[in-house]
Amino acid sequence: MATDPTIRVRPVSIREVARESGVSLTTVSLILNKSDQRISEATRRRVLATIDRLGYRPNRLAQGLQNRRSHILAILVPGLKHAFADVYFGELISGIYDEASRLGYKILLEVATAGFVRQRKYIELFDQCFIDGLLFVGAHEQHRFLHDLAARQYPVLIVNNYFAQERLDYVVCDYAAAARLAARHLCGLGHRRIGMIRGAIEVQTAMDARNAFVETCRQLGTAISDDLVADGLYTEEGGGAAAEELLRREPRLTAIFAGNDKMAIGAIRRLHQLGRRVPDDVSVIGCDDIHQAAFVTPPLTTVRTPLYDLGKRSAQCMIDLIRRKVKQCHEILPVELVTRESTAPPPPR
Amino acid sequence: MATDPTIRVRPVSIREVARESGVSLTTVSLILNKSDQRISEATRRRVLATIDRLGYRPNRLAQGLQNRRSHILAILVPGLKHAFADVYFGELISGIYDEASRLGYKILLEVATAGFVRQRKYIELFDQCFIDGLLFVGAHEQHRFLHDLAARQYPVLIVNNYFAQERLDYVVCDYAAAARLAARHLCGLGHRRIGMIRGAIEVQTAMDARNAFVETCRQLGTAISDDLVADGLYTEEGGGAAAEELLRREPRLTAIFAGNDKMAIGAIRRLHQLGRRVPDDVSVIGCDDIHQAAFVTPPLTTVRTPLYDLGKRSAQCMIDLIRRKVKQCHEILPVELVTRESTAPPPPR
DNA sequence: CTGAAAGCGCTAACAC
DNA sequence: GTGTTAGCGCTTTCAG
Repeated sequence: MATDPTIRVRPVSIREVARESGVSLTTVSLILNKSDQRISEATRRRVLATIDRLGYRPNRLAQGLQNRRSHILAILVPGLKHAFADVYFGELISGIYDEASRLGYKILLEVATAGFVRQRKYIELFDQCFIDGLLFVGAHEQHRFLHDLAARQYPVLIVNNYFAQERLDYVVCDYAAAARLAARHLCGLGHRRIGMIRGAIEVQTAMDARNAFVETCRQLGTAISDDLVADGLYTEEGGGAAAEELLRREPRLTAIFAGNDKMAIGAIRRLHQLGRRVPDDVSVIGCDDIHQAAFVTPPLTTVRTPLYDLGKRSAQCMIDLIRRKVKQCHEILPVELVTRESTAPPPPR
Repeated sequence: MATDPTIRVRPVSIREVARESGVSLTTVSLILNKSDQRISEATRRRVLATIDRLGYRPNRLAQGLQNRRSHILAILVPGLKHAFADVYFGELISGIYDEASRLGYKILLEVATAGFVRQRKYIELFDQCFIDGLLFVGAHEQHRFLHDLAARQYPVLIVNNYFAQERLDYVVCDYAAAARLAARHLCGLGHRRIGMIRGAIEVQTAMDARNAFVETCRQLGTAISDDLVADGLYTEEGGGAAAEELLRREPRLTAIFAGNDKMAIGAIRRLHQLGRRVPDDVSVIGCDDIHQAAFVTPPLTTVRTPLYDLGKRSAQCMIDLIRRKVKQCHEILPVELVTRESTAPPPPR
């Protein structure tokens, strides 16, 4: 008969398993861990049965205290408002979670607020809380504390960005290729007056995309001046403001490439408010292919970055790093064009 | 001089602090915890200084092992694909994170997959991993394992839903009020042929909203048959399909209330594809006021549910529950109408 | 093949 | 006021 479930009972410990199966506590531990040390099949079976019957689960805290490993990974996001409500971060987090979970790791959430950095909480996480690794989603060059961590040899991975100067580990999408796809798509449609809304200047991939976009357009015969590149802050609001600004600088603009879908969606909204039809007057192409991209009006043409898979891959790499199966990790994932209805040939003039 | 930071060094323990400041380990512990036991001001200052100098941080694993408290809360989400990429969950998670963090708790992520339930991982979390509480975001009546947990007196909180039958703790938005606001808004504009896209039938709040909507419309002179209520599965795709179905059943429909903004956005997209203009031909009102709602075309009229604040409140309640400051928690948060451009009077017939 | 014992870092009776 | 000591639950050498 089961114990009364309404009474909060202390979980069964390895000691009880040992007592119940008439062996020492060492034997139980041995069976659970190093099975190389030969335990007689009979004992093993008996102990395993007891474990099953008692519903024993090793206490991770005690294990961690001993092993100095917690099997917990932290996902760090930048100190933005409501960061977890961002689908971009969310896709990455889902990928990381699913893969980490599959490999036996748990996920702890952290936000890189000012206090987090100032009080060196990132060290604390490793030292006192025993996270085994840190995955930084949304990191950029201003996050200098990462060097602190890397210098201490703690496993840290930059998810979907990288630092030009240093050799911190990363997994990233090929944003230069994304920009080239976008440039070829727009130029191929016949656009000659093109603007770009880029992400923040401190994000390396945003700079890569900008450079590749400008360069590819130039090769295809369309010069893009610095005037026609604006910062959209990765947000809908920023994308809208940037679109308006670009149009002010060049009223004859017929196409815009935005560094992510949120900015593209913000741009479309603002263009609509300004009386420009998309794509009839102005084409807009985004980047990422977030789920919503297919449901705005008009549905967004974009470059698909495999965020979920990138998250999974990041988790794999992190765990390989922890287990020292690899010494470093610098990986670049391919992207692809997704054509929908927000791009079209420029209007006849 | 600092130690070479490139060498991964064992974090400083309480023992070293004690040795360095020439006191026993107990004294240090006492200073850090029960300061009631009077330690001379001199010793205290000396020890605190050492702690500061050495950069000592208590090891949470060791503390937890002793106290049987981890200061970690788990957020559980349903086993949907890419659950963390959902802004609805994301807003709640942001709120929970921010408040939990402020109160000294860390956040662990968990997904209620089939395996999670079958293998009773939820028990394991409490037993072996020492989470102090579980916040379930996206729970519904089919999640019967919650009773298991509650029966064991483990702190569990349902975030933004509740179970009609049982008295599990919860914090929830007033979805009945939301539906009444939507009904009054649409009826007030003059609509008489109204459809509803509701969330899943196993979600209590979805049923509350449906009942309140139908009832309020009836009171205002507009009968809504069961025919004009469709399940939109809480997704854009589902919302689109439901909108099409409603229109098939009642081609003269002039307004739709969707149980969340994603379904509303999906409905708008499909209406557009079907050649119905929003709001000229059909008005659409959503629920939640997610950030994107303001950036779709047309901007979405909706009922704002304070998801972020609800997350914060949930974290507070959970922690009060853990600390036994409260015995139970049944809280309902108010909502408000946000009028944008997706609703208008019905077309003249 | 199995067990005794030390110890991971910390807390809290209980002594002095 | 401060220190001694016994665990928390587990892993792992080292004996037998």
